[in-house]
Amino acid sequence: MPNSSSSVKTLPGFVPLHQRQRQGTPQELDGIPWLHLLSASERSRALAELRVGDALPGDYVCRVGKPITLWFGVVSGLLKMSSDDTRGVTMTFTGISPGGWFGEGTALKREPYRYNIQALRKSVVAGLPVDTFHWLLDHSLAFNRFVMNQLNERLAQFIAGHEIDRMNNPDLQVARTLAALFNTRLYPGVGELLAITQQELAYLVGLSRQRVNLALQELQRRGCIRIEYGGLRVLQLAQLRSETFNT
DNA sequence: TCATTAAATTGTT
DNA sequence: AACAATTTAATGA
Repeated sequence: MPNSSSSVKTLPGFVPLHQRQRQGTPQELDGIPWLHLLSASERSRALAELRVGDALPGDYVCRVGKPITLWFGVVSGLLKMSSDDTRGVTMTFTGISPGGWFGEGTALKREPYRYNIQALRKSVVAGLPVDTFHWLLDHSLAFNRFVMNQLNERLAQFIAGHEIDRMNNPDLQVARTLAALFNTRLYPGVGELLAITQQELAYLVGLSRQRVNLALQELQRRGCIRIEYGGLRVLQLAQLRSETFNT
């Protein structure tokens, strides 16, 4: 039974989570990885504070400069994080797929957000108030471990993203972006379908859909991936990272 | 269950 | 950007 949230419309640039929020369904809560790491009492406290909201394509989940109120996570869908250096020129994009949580860095220091988060497709976004976030940090070792992992991944992605921007070979850009995306998946089994359209991938990489299409066909020819309707399968993740495409 | 239609996505120029 | 081809989803008999 699909949830009935069709009547509400939003303008782009809106912050949806504060307005269109609700309790998470059991199915949605099941997709939050760190909930399973908590003790019963910790989990009940977290659940009491946890909120989820729907984000339509184009919606901003958070923007630069907004004060921290929530620690965000993706339950379903796909978000795009554009890290915005104040000087403007250096912009790096990163995709966030289900199971990924972000904003730890700014939530820890209680600073304003440093990036824009935008929904690429209809997504379900969860948010945990910063106070609860800090409470969990103080009480759960497993939670600390999870956050540390997220920080580490984010850092690796940021560095990788910086390099991707400097590459001039589109095939390479697509390959590396795919590898990074697939890495953030919860438990990425090889051969699992990565549900992303070529249009969405194009937005993420910053290329035209046509060029992405060609890049994907090349990657398929090399046996790295298999193209399917509405997504693709990663067959050789290591190859996506290491492929050099000497031309 | 099957056929028809619409919508979404991919492939090509 | 535009168009054709293909796949999926929705609808009704």
